[in-house]
Amino acid sequence: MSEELMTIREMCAEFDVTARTLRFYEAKELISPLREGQKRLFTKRDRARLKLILRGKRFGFSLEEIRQLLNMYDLGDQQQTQMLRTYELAQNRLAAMEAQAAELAEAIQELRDQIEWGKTILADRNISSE
Amino acid sequence: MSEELMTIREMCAEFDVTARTLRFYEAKELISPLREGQKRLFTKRDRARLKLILRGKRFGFSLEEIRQLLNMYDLGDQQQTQMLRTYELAQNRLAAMEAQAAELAEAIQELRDQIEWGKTILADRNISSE
DNA sequence: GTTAAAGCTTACGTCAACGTAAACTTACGT
DNA sequence: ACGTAAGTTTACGTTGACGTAAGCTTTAAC
Repeated sequence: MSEELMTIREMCAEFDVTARTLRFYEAKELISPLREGQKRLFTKRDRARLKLILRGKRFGFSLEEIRQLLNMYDLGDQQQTQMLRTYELAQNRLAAMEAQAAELAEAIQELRDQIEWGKTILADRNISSE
Repeated sequence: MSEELMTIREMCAEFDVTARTLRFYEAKELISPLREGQKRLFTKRDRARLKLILRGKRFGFSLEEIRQLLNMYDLGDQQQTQMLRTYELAQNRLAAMEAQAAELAEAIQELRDQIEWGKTILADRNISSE
């Protein structure tokens, strides 16, 4: 592990993904490792992006959606027009995520109630069987 | 709309899904409409379950996962063994959902910061261009 | 010098969750 | 009587996100 650049195997170990997955993400332009001849060398930037990709996936975003989110993280070196567009996109995405979070919270509460109800029934049965 | 039983078209309209989807869910044993000859008639129970199915999908659960969650909602008429198993399943699912909610909250905060940062840059540019 | 490990490309396979088309069968309105 | 609208089954097609296998090169180790 040369601190800065990592081989594909090292990446696989660190992030628990297959080499196929990394090549696939490169083909989809989600990451862009350097080349030493044929071989891929993954930079710090690639690792940061991969982290975000995997998190995005856990949230149920498609790779295409994630690609757009990733662009949003590249704000620094953009033109103003592009920034405004990106900013707008971020707003929408944020609203969607907040909505999802709210709904998720609600469902969690319902599930909690359901479990509590199950508990009650179990308790009743235990009492009545003594 | 006979209040109690609904045709497939009525279901499609009410839940904004296709007939194919409803038949597909029946094949997967997520819903089980009555039959009047060949034709399906959807009950209140089917509608309640479909609601949960669609919500589950929004959370990114697979249909198989949703099927298990649905069984959880059928606690009432189960044996104790089955209930314990189901209860356990509910606990796991709840933990997973809470973890997801936490992670989501974190991501939302990061996104918010990112947007704030973008705003700052925009503001700076506006000032420096005057 | 050659074998093994790690890498590469190309390309077909797979699985979930439906879409879509074909070829019927009632049920209803005129 | 007849079209047409709503329903059905059967079955092949599609998209996203990779898995998997074949065949070739490069580097490290013995």
